[in-house]
Amino acid sequence: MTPFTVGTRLPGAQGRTGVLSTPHGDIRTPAFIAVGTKATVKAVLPESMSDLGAQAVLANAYHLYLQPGPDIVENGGGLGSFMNWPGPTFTDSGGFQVLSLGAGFKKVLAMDVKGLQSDDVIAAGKTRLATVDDDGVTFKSHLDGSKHRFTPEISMQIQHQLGADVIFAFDECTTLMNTREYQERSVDRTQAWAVRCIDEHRRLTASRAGKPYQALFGVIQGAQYEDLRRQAVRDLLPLGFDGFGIGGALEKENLGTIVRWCCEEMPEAMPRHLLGISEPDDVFTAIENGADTFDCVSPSRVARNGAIYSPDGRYNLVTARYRRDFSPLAEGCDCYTCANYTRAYLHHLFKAKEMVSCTLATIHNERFIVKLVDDVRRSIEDGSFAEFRAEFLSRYYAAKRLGPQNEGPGRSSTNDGHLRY
RNA sequence: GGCAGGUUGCCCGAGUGGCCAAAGGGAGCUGACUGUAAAUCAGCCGCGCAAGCUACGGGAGUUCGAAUCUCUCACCUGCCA
Repeated sequence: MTPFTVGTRLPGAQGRTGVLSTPHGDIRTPAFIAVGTKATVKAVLPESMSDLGAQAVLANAYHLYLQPGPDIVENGGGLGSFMNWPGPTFTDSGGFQVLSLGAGFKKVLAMDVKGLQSDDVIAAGKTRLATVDDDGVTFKSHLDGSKHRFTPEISMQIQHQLGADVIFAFDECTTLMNTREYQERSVDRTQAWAVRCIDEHRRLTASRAGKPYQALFGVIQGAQYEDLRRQAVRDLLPLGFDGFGIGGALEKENLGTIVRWCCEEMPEAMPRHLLGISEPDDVFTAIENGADTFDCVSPSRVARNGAIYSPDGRYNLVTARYRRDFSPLAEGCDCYTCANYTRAYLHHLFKAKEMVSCTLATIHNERFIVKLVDDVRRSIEDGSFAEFRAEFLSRYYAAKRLGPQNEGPGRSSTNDGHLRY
């Protein structure tokens, strides 16, 4: 039972439009799924998320398990009802937290240890809070240090209590620095866990008859290795997942290739979710190569730190040059913030550490990415995908190409080329 | 009037002979952020490209060497009359 319908195909590529149906409504794909880790998109009301066109929200099983606890969310009517979000919801399994609390893989470290192969990597200044074994993960709560354990079964139980429309299998997310040998073992482990997730999911689904159907997506790992990625899909396919999540360690330059490998191995009718991606260039790449949905913290996190998306690149609004800039955040933007406020005002709010600065900036950034993906979808439908991408990206990166002395918002540097989930 | 204490870089504030262009905050400036341990984190922050210069209330001293010791002037704060 795969409630996914393919619409327009992108010629010569894996990309397509479609509709993903859930008990709480349809998602027109490709779609950006806003992240609301702790059952809230930080700083923004659900009504605002609806107004800006967000189609679905993704929360996190690990965080909601620790606080407030899945039983409370369940008693609150399930994730959507609890947080007053009427539309479709997703939950991530907590698999990513095994990485972020375990290895604490961060950019600083990635640069310091580049080329180094290590299976026991911890970011500077971080304490390892999680350890993995074949049966599951033991971790300490980042909130109070208490000890907990997740297994595939427990993650399924939690996600069933949370009640999201789309849930993910419990997986192990590795880093680019793990050895090939470790990546192999890890993919095997994720596969074994997938089997257990499916079993538990079916058991729970049967025992909870009458509840809205929850779709379970398997998660594909395998880092940068083509054979591991393709094999991971082939191994997961017969298990009967409703869709797939593509996760794991990869370099930005390999994003499209990796998504393509995975999607080429899947039946066309399978919905594909790319975990943790939303930079504009990555959005085009991911969609072209077959991703239907993707979620990312970036628009909201970056907004809270004063970075603003615009057609001319991402820029830092807190910079002094915007103190007296009375134009909207982005030219031509139709969001609530741009309709009513100026850069100078938001700059002031950020400097004064006023809370609405986060709200207004997040509304803008979320709208920017949602609209970008909507526009991409339309461009696939009317056959102008390639032109739209060329046009958008050439403008988006124009400021950067002209160099730092160039006026107008733009990025002055790129990241280290590593993506972390 | 007497006694005691104080005056440090944009602000607060440590430092009581050399390791002090001076701790630590804040402010300011810049950068980063991709399944959220993030309203976070990192770097810079007297002038100068540099040799070096100017700096710890003002001035004068002691000393090889002073933000640190002495004298003096100015202002501030307590307590006693």
